[in-house]
This record gives sequence, structure tokens and C-alpha cells, in this order.
Amino acid sequence: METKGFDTHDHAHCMREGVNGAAEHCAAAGLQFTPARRRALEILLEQHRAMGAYEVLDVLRADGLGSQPPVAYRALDFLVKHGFAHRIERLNAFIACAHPGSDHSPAFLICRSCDAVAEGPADPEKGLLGKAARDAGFQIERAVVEAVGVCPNCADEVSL
Amino acid sequence: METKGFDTHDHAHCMREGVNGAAEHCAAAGLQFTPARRRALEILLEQHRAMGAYEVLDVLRADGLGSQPPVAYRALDFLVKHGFAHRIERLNAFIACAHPGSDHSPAFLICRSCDAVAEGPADPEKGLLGKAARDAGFQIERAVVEAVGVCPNCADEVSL
DNA sequence: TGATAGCTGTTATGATATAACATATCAAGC
DNA sequence: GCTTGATATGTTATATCATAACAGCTATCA
Repeated sequence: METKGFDTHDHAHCMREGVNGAAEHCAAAGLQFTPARRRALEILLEQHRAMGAYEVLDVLRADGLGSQPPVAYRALDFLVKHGFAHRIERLNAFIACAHPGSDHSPAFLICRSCDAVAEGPADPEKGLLGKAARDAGFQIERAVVEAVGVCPNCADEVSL
Repeated sequence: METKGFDTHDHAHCMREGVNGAAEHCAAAGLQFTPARRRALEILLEQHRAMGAYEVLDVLRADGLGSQPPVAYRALDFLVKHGFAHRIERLNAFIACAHPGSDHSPAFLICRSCDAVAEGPADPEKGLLGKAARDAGFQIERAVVEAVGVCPNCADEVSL
């Protein structure tokens, strides 16, 4: 058992689930789940944390799957585009989706001490922002929520 | 009248308000509202749009207030830290706060066509995310909401 | 077989951000 | 006055993140 978000879980299990789920989804949707894309997803799932594109690239390079930045960005863009991973704007980093398959708009809890990221639920735009957007005539297509704070594992160590 | 968010308004008025409000707040809080910081805020207010740090730096440089990146980043960090401006993670850009003084957690509507940004209200973490955070023992300190979509001015031009 | 579409490989560069250190300014306390 | 500490500025250099552009490959299909 290792950490996922801030809890422990059966890591090998969720890796299999993630990769197999993505493979099935791609097959069904006619998308090419190429070696570089598969490996990039595996890398994100293995680490189960937010990783920079160059970190992912380092691993891809070690595996002989590409050595230049565009290789990593293309694979990560694919994963994000099809919902297998998310981009954390605040960290300029990427993380495997915790709920692949379900059509959701992600929200993240980001620990400012250890940079751990947990994916939580969001009710995008039911609240004030949704009303404001409708009033303004703005069509929301996608919303990201990134909450910064202190995770339970760091709560003791961090002084406010 | 020029655009603010997606509406028109008395621009000169909000510039004066913004700068004077910040000056008063700094005086009251014992903060130094130095020329570079004041000018940076003026620049953001003048343009009334999200601007990259290097864009701001170009103007500061033209005014003889500094020519190297740290100058802009320091001024912008100050403005963000004290609530006079916000950072838009998605655009790697900064924008003057639309509601300075009030203690608010910002939410943004970002047009993917013209990059216009409107600041809206948010109900930070009353909803699902807040509950999830409490359940996980995560202490939210700050939350950013960035919604991407199409603003009313671009709705006609943009094909989905 | 040649046309198209999508993916990969590579070079080069652009864009964003910060580390580190020197200097300056100013107010508080001796 | 002088020292000290806190804060701000000036500058160099570099780190980090991201993409444009183009060449080549592979599979599909008319």
C-alpha cells in the first residue's frame, strides 16, 4: 500500500485499472493507444503524483520511447484531452485521473508543503459562478478548481 | 467607456479607485507602495486585461522603473500577495483585482477566443469540494477557480 | 499506388520564472 | 552619530516549461 492523494490504497490494482481502462476506452473510441502514450500513463500512475513534463520525459527517455520535449508533451496532451490525466496549472504538472471514464470536472487539493495532489469532486457552476456566467452570457466549457492548503500528512510539520 | 470583463464601464474611474484604494490600504497596513509597485498596478488597471509578466516589464522598462524580469515579478508578487491583483494560472498572466479591499476568493471566466478575463464570485468550498476536504483532513487556505469558455463578444465568431 | 491522416523524431527556439548576490534605503535603538 | 535589521532594488545568470516547424514513418483505403 502506498499513498494516493492522502490515503493508502492498493496501488498495483489502480495501475492495472487505469491502463486497462484507457486501453479499452481508446479501442472503443478508435483512438491509438500507442507505446509512448501508454507508457506516459503508466508513469503517471506509478508515481501517483503530479509530475512535470520533463520528469515524465526523463522516464520515457530511459525507456527508449523518445528523448525530446515534444514527445512528452504530445503524449501528455493526448492523455489530458481524452480524460486519462489532468493538468495542474498551479504546478505546471500532470497527474493521472483518479476517476477515469466518468465524465467529471476535476477539482484538486494541492498541499503547499509536499505538493501532494488529491482529486476531489466539484459541482462546477451550480453556485455563484454559474449564475454570474449565465448573467454575463458566458458559456462555460470547462472549469478547473485548484485549492491550495495543507494535507493531513504535513499538518504537523507546517507552521502557518 | 472601454471593456471590463465583457461589459463597458467608466475606465478612468476604476483606475483612480484602484490605485487610490491600494495606496490607502498600504498606508494603513504599513506596506510600502513604491513607484514600481504603483506603476505595475497602474499598468494592469490601464489595460484591464490579463498581462504576462514580461508585458508588464516592457512598460516598466519604458518608464525607467527596471529592466530585468525580477523587477516585474517582485512587483506583481506584491500586488497578488496583498490582493490588489490576481494571477491567472491558466494564462501565466496577471490581472488587477476587480474587487480590491473585499476579502474574496476569486473565480475567473476566461474566454478561449480572445483571452478576456472577467472576475466573478465564488463560493469557495461550500460545496462538494469543501466537504471532501474536511473529510480528508485537508485545510484549504486558498482556492482558485478558472472557467474556460466563450465570452459573449466572441460567441458569434467561434465555432465549437 | 498514391492520397490522406495521424503519429513520431529532431532541431531550434520561445516564453516563463527564479537563484544568488550586491547595493541602497530607512527607521529603531544604543 | 553609528550600528543593526528589515525591506526594497539592480543585475547577472540560469533554470524551467512549452511549442513551432519540418521531415519521415505507418496504416488505411479508394
